[in-house]
Amino acid sequence: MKPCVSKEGIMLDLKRVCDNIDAVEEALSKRSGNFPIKEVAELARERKSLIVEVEGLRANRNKVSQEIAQLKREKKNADAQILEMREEGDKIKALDERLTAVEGSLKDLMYAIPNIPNSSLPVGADSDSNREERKFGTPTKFDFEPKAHWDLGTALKIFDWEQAVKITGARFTVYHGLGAKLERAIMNFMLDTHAESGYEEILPPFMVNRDSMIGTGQLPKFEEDMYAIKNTDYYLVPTAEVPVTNLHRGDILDAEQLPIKYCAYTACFRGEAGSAGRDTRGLIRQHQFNKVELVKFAHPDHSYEELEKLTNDAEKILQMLELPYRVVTLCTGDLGFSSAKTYDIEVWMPSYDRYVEISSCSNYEDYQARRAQIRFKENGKTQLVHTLNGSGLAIGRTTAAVLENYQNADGTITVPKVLRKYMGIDLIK
RNA sequence: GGAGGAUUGGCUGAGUGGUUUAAAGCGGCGGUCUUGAAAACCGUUGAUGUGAAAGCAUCCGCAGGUUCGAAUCCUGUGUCCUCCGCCA
Repeated sequence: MKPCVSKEGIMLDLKRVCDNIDAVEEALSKRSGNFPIKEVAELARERKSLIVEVEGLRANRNKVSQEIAQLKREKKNADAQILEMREEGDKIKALDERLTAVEGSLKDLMYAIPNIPNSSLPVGADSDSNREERKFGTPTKFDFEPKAHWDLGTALKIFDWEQAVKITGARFTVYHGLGAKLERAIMNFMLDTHAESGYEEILPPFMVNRDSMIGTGQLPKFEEDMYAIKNTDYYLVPTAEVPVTNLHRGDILDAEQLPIKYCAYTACFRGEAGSAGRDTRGLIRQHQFNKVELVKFAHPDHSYEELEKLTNDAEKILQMLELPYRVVTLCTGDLGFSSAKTYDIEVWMPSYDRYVEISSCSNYEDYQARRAQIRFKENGKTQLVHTLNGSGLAIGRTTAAVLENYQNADGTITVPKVLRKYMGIDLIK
């Protein structure tokens, strides 16, 4: 039996879009790009009328089928009814096909519409309009000419990019010795710290199926940035957000369980399409990098408090590492596709002579939850959860920041206090 | 990778074409009784779409197909179990 109504989530709430076309258009106009709101409303109308028509026919068919069954039991002739239903069946089939087509188009359009930005965001076209919220520490001062982490790392023989090119290609890194150990130390430090803050540690698969990628919004829109595994339905994860958020895809949770807090390490794989020529040196922009991610499932009434807490939990890592950073609120034009509000945490990077993004903490509100059908039940009522996530933090960039901010005049690196128990030494030389 | 078996509601589990509009039990929720609780008894018990509502429609792993009518028949596919092979 063909399902008459698509069960898969769409991005925005269809009713909300149709009932408030102007308001939704107005809110989305602050993002860059144009979105087919009016077309969506038009298709939604057609969908409804088709549903009403086909369901009426179905109800009649069910009724007549019962009559046929009754006649058959009484050994009476039902040829007239069967003939009538044969025609009605063809009608239903034709309407079903149209409905499937309309819902397919509708879904395609909805997948192309991003989340509505929270009204508290600064309005602007690009990162110049982002709003600085707070700063920690001050840019590191040196009484010598500081080196970039790629030069420090090469001299210390802890990174080897030539080997990486040989065995794989550009934008990969081979870590050696204390470099590998430093990366691992930072990872463990982050996971241990988040576990103490109440996040359950998850170690998920690094490959996920297509449904998961659609659930969190990577597909179908950003296919070219993702690595697909040949001859399978699997993709390399671009972030732990994908497997961890999808842990609860299709679930109906209890309100008492919320908020659910997870932290997870994964390697992250990104095509970085369109980034040719940018950040080509060092650890900043790689096709594979390590990251610890924080993920929350929250009650809609509390998701913005949870966003503040999640951001603070990510900041805590930089505070403990004593690395200077600042927090900015992304403006409407710089906001990610699925997000309603995002704080970027930017660490001071001497080689760039500016702050560089090291974490992105977002509240998706019910946008991912609708696509992935993640709900909770409260007082007998079922509603969508809010999903949040943030890097806590990008490990490679943290390694780079530690090297650059903790470098000494002789090219050695002082190990940050909190990492010494993980490294077993206090100086990398 | 090969062979065989399984897949039904929160759980167990009946159901092989038409009062199954999914039996029964367990669990959950509400009530009776009780000083309170337990037991017993009675009632209730999911999701999605559509509609002002009543209601109607859809959902028996998923996707197609056959039929007037499909949990039930056919095809493909996912997952689990058993055995064989391979493997860290």
